[in-house]
Amino acid sequence: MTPTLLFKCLSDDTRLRCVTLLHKKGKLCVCELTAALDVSQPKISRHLAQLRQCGLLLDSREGQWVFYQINPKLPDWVYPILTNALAAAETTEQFQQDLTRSEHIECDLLIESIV
Amino acid sequence: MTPTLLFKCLSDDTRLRCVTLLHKKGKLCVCELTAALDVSQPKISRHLAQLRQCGLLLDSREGQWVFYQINPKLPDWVYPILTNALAAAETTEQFQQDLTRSEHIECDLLIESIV
DNA sequence: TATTAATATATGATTATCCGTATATCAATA
DNA sequence: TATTGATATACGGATAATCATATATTAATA
Repeated sequence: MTPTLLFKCLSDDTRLRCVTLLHKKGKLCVCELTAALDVSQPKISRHLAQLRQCGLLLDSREGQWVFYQINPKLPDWVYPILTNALAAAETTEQFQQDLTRSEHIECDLLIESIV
Repeated sequence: MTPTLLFKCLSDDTRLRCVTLLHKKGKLCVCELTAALDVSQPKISRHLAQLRQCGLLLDSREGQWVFYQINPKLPDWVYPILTNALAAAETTEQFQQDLTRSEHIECDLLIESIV
C-alpha cells in the first residue's frame, strides 16, 4: 500500500461509498452493500475485490455470505488519512442516501436473522 | 471540489509529488518543479493545469515565470485530508529525492536571484 | 523587431478504467 | 443430487488517463 494507491482506491465514487459505509457500520455483506448503494451486484463485487486486493478491506465468508470490513491491520500512516477522508465523505448527500437505504432490510440474511 | 475529485488529484504520482513539494516549500515555478521531479516540461505543465482547474493550486505569473502554490482558500474539509496525505507522501523515498533535487539551483531564475 | 527562455496546449497513440452482460463458483437446502 | 441464493469472474466495448512529440504563446531582451 502506497499513498498513491490509497488515493486511487478512494478516487472512485462506488469504492469511496463502500469504504465510507463500512467505516460507519463496521461489517456488511455484499448484498447489503448492493442494496445500500443501489448498484448492480457485479459492479459492487468488482470494486470490493479491488479494495481487498490492495489490502484496504478484509473479507470473511459466513456460509452463503461474504462480509467485508476495513482491514484493522493497515499501516499506521493510513488511518489518519482514512479518518479525515471518510469524515468528509460522510457529509455528502450521496452518503446520507446510502446510509438511509442501508437501514432497511434488503437481503434474505437480514430477514432470517430477525424472523 | 468533492472528496472523490480530491482523491483523483492525489492518485497520480506526478501530481502527488507536485502537491507534496509545494506543501513543503510553499511556492515554486514550473521550471523548479520540472527539475525537482525530473520529468518533462509538458508533463508537469499538464498536471499543474489539472490541479489548477480543480482549484487545488493557484498560479501567479511573475514576469517570465509562473509560480504555483496550494490554494489557501480551499474548503475547510480539504485541509485535514491534505495534511495527513502529504505527511504520508513525505515519508516516501521518491519524495526525499524530489526534495534533494529541489535544493539545487536548476533554473535561470534562481541563478539570477543569487548572482 | 528578432530571438530566446519559460510555459501552455494540441495531436495522436497507448494504456487503464469502468461498465453491462453473461456465466462460473460456492454453500445451503429441498 | 437438483436447485436456489449469494458472490465472483470473464469478456467486450466504451470512455478516460497518460504520455511523447511538436507547436503555440507569452514576456524579456538583444
